[in-house]
Formats: sequence, structure tokens, C-alpha cells
Amino acid sequence: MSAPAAGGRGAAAPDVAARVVQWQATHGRNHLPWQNTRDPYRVWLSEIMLQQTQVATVLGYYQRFLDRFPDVQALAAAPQDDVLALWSGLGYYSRARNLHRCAQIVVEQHGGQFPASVQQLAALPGIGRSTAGAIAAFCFGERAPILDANVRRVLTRVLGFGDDLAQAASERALWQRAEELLPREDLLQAMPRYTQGLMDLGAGICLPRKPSCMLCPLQDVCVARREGEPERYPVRTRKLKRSAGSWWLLLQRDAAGRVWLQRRPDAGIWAGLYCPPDFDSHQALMDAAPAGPLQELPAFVHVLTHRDLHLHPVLAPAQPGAAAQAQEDESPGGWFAPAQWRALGLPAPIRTLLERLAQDGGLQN
DNA sequence: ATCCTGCATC
DNA sequence: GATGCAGGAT
Repeated sequence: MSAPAAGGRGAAAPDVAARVVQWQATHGRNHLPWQNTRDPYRVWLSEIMLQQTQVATVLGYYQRFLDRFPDVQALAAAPQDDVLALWSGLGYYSRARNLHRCAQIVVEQHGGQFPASVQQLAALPGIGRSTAGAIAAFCFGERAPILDANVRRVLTRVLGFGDDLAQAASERALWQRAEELLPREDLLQAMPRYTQGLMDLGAGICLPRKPSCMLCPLQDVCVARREGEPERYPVRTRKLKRSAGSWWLLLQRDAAGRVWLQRRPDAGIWAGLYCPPDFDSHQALMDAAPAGPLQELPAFVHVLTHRDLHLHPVLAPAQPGAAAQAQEDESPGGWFAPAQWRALGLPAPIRTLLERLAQDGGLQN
């Protein structure tokens, strides 16, 4: 057993890195499909998929994605719609669009090799400082910290870091502390395991509500535990005001059960995704709808971070040529059978709506 | 720096 | 029904 280095490190954080590394080797996750590789493409893909998405869900997508796009060149060369189709169901589609753009930049500007430093990685679309740190640590052994939500929880608790993370200065200070906790220069080969260990602690031990402190390798150096209320960390004030908006959706369905969808513009809400034509008012929809009986479906609310979107679906019979007049922008549209639209990038509420419609079969119409 | 985003989870 | 996340846009 090695004694903690005397000096150099404050007594408040004795050998955090060593404890994490040792614990990871015996208790961490070491057999996920994106582990045990130093291929930046694979690591990058997994990190992007794991943003806002649980491991269990990503497992089902990761291999399919790799099969279809085995390397960054294949991904860069693919049509965006193919990428979105494989992403279909994962949500947060800006990740998929950034992923695609990033692949193209790596191919065109970096000769098909991911750059090997945090700084350069973080300059790529979809890669922030934390994701860049993870890739750099896993693939290049760079001494770079990560600070995603899970790790933020671990570190604020261990350190008893109680400053309000809504303040940029506090956030900066925590990054600084994260750097100080990294394995020492003479343990550089430990970077991948250390990084993975922090992730594993955050995901499995240092949970938001019920941390399993008894199982934690940091239990006897953790300030939050000593204080008795680890759940108090991290501290973040929130300021949220949500506005409301209403959209009327023109759902046209033909006899074969196909629906009319069009690709949304590349900027704005649901960029690049497929959606029925939307209108600001019932009247505007009426003006654009084909002649014939309209059926108002139950309205529902889709919640975005600071917008409550009230959606009013209106079912209309299909009429030849009628769909084209629905909107004048040059967004391409078309008729999609269920098997087809299920493979498209669809906003979550639209996917739900179409599934309901498909379930009800020919309900009316 | 500050605000904005789409969705899952709790 | 409220909150959080991790990145982008301005």
C-alpha cells in the first residue's frame, strides 16, 4: 500500500485519484462495447450517444450504427437523412446533425484522424469541454478532466463544493478543482481508468437522491458525507419561466394509411426533422386544408425547457395536390407509410401522435 | 457571458 | 408537473 504523498496535495483530498482508479478496476464497468478501445471514432460515438441517454438505450443503437458506419469516412460520406434514420428514436436530434457535421470536418480538415488534444476536440461541433476531456483521456491518455452531470455530483460532494453552479465563476472554480484531482503526472497511464471510474461512481454509487456511500471508495474522504447530507450537492439555483404557444398540425392521411410529412428547415425548432405542416392558428390551418371533413384530435402539450407547446392535431382526408399547397417554403415533403416514417427523424411528440393514429387504425376518415 | 434547445426522468 | 443536461447561438 502506498502512503499518501505528503505535501503537494491538500489533506482534504488525499489520493482521490488512486482510490477511484483502484475501485474502478474491481468494481467499475469494463465490458461495455465502447470500452477497451482507443479508437477515437468509437469513443466519440459512444460519448455523443450517452449524452442525455441511458446506457441501456444506447446499447441497442451503438452496434447498429457502427455496422452501418464503421468509420468516420463512412459517416461523413452518408446522406444526413441516413444518419437521422439510424438515430431515429434516440431523440435530441441536434446530436445526430452535429455528429454528421463533425465527421465531415474530421475527414475534410483533419485527414480523417480525430485531433489528439482536448482543445482541438472541443472545437468540433457537438463536442464540449467535458466530452473532449473524455475522448482525450480514453484515447490519448491526456491529463484532462471531465465534468458531466454525474461527475459534477461526485466532485462537489467529495469536495464539499457548495458554491452555486449557476454562477459561471463557480463553474470555472469547479473545473479547476477537477484538474487538481487528476492522477499525478507519473500516473498518466491511469487516465482512462480514472475517467471511467468517476463516470461509474456517478452513475451507480453517487446517485442524486440515494447515494450508496457505504459502497463508495471515497467515503472516508468525502466532505458531503461527513456533513451528513450528501444530497445537498451540487448547489444550483434555477430560474425558469416558461411561455406558452399553440400550433395547429395538419395531419393528412390517405386511404393506404400514409401521412404527409415535410422536412423542417435546418434552423429553428426541430431543425431537419420531419413534421406535418404546422400553423399558428386554427384559421390558418383551415385556409390551407383541403376541402372535406376535418376531424379535430385531442390537443396535448409538449414541454420544452422554457416553452409549453400546445399542439392541436387536425385530421384531414388526403386530396391529390392538396398537400403541396399546405406550405409555400421549399421544404421537401411526401407521403410516408408507417414503416417509412418510423425510420425518419421525428420530433418526440410527432412520433407519439403518429403512433397513436396508426394504432387507432382507420378510426375515422 | 447569457440565453436557448428537446427530451427524459423523477 | 417540475427539473436537469450538454451543448449551440447570440
